[in-house]
Amino acid sequence: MNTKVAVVDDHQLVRIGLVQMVQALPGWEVTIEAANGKDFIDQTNLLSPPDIVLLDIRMPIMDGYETALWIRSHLPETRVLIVSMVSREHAVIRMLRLGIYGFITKDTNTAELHQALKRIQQKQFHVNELVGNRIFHYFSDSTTEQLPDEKNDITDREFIFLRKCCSELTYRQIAKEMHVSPRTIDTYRDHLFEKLQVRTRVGLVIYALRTGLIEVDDLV
Amino acid sequence: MNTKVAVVDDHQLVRIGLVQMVQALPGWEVTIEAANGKDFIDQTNLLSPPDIVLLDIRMPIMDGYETALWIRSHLPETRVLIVSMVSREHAVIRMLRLGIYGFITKDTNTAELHQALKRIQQKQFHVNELVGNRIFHYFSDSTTEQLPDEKNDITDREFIFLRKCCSELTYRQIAKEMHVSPRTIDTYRDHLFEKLQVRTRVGLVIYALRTGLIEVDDLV
DNA sequence: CTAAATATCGGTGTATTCACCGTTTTATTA
DNA sequence: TAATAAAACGGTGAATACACCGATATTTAG
Repeated sequence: MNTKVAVVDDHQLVRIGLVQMVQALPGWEVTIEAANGKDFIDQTNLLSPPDIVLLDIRMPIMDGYETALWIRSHLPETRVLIVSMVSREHAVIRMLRLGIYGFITKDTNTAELHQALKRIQQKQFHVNELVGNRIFHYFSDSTTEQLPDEKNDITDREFIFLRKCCSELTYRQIAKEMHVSPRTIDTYRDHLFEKLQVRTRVGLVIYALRTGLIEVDDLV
Repeated sequence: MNTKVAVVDDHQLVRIGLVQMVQALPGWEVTIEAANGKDFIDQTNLLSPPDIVLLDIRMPIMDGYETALWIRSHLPETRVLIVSMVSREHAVIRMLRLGIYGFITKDTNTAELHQALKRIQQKQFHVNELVGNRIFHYFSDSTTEQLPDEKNDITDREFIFLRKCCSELTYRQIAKEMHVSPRTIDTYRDHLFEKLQVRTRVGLVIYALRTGLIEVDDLV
């Protein structure tokens, strides 16, 4: 019997792509195509639910968060693989807390999708490499149910500094605002470069924006 | 003879979707599938170029802006239809200035894509309704070639440079990518500082993000 | 209590960025 | 055709940013 997959995404373009990719895998079939969570629920037969749901996060009417919650409580055997545009850690972590099995971004390819599907079928987790193993370890390790809160390794002072980096202030001016010596600022910066794996101040800005630590509308 | 279409997008998922949608239209065929601008150029036979190029904006190596410029100068008969995630006005206006024929977002569907393709084939323009007719009027109305907003004095080269600033590339590396001397890059930067009233590279990044010239999800 | 992490500060040197001063060529436009 | 804008390039020097080498005191966690 084929493994049954549901594709839930409001973009027809993405749905078509995902369906094609899944059908290309022998032994797998797409049984449900839905544009949002409500649409998915309406189409789902509780007696023969899909084995795996490919789920978008941002959808109208009923988004990925709600849908994942519904699946967890109504279809305990069904596993969720998030297929999302955003690779922001915040979004990923929130989803992982909802008991989903994997996360891949929409810039995936057939090979990766197949690998993810097979791993999830075997009750293994899968995350896009972009997301990073560091975050995911907190979840695959069943002893720690604690959330990492990805800002954890960023200290309070570093965090304040990081936000101030998203401006036209020079490091010297930031030092003044934070009431420390410019040398201390250098340390903050060096540590953040190391922790966030970036090499320049623009890299810091990009990190802060991508992870949602700062919003575009916050920018001065 | 079939109308030839090229699909240029770094997302395999989207490529598959677009190819399926195009092939579903009788009399149309996809002759080129490319992951970015350079890939597209490599595959393009100048003697029988595609009639229409479905082009993504955000791509690695050679993005949509650069690719559209190249097409305009090398394939005058080829028309470009942007298929993009972003729908912010600035990005659209910028693209329309590059001589592209239409703009649809990735939340399109088969019907709309078909309509857009047919209209462009008849040398009509097409923009996603989300984008709004208001913007587009500036272009379809041949009497007012002027751009409405104050940012229209950013030149094409400066614009490409501005986008590359939103990365960890040094100016020297940007110079290399744009095939100009580092000194030319200095000029781009100095002009943008003056035009956009900023003083640092982070200022450029902030400007680009606030105005929607670049999206957070575009950030590398 | 010991080890690790945090917060603070210093020196030295190089790379990069920024602020001025310019020029020439080409393409477009009035 | 003359004027204008765009695109390319050059030198100099100062300011800033980044990459290494350190240190000490305090707090936190195993």
